Amino acid sequence: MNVRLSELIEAYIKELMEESDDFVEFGRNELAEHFHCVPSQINYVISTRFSPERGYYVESRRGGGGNIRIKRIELSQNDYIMHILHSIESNLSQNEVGIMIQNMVEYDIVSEEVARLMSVATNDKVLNLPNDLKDSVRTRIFKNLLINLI
Amino acid sequence: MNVRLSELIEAYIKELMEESDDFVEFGRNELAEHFHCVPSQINYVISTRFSPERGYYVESRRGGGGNIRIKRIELSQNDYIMHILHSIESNLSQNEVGIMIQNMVEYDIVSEEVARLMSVATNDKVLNLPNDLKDSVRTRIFKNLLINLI
DNA sequence: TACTTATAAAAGTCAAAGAAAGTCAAAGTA
DNA sequence: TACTTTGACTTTCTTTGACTTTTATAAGTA
Repeated sequence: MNVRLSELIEAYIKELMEESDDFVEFGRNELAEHFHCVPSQINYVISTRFSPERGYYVESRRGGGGNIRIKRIELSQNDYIMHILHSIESNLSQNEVGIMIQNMVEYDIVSEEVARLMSVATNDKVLNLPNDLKDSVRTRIFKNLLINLI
Repeated sequence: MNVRLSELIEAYIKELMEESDDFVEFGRNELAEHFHCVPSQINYVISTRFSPERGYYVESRRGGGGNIRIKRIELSQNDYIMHILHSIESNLSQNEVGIMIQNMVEYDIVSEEVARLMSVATNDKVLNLPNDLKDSVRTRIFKNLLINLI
């Protein structure tokens, strides 16, 4: 596959959210239908892209008329950074850090330049460490960079 | 073999880069397919020809839709940075990196903010690595940050 | 009517399969 | 000897689907 479906779905949800005051509500099945994918794909996107540590609040209801609601938590720049810092409980992959940095750019927490430097300093190829060290070193660097931003 | 395949691949990537503003993005498998070689040949070319010393920054993603991205900085237009890059012949201590960063601030190559970020990302305490790894990781991070300053 | 039960319509979970790129060392070549 | 090519094996991220849980509503019963 050429383009990642997950990213299309992520972008779509963010677009909807922009249009309606940082809040979006949808049926999981409808959205899956719209993208011609299985419903659990939506869960994957939510858990990798719209988790609390990324600054979102998610709730849902099952059963007839059930749906999923995502609300972006509105925080000042410093609070946003503090929120991320507090919510990091385990080590992060390059991808996870990348998604967080991308969000920070989108929400004007950091400049493009700072974002670029942060992703360089947390990049797998750059670190080039054995697997048992990679994620922990990356996470330490990332956290310290965040602290530095406050 | 008469002509080294590695050189053909190198030339091809550079050609693509010329055409598109010093940036290329491709699938490793596609490129390998194009040259009828094994995918790991691409890694060999990248690691031997597209290093920071030569002015390149490389990043990649695995998994579905994964790819490799290479960007280049114009050597001649960034004299000072290339000068620093070339002057690094062995691994650097925190102190040595610190001095270089300070010089860059004095010469107005980087802002205070960026300088601070660079020091955090190359700091001993932050990296918290065994001695045999510390300096090499620091140096890789520093070099790659340099490439990305522009 | 009030309460219980069945049915169907959601969303959630989790692990397997798939799709990429990375690593490393052996073999080949100049 | 130094550089290049190859390929088996690993790691990372995404997609899929079978199975589970929850909830609203309709149907049945006292």
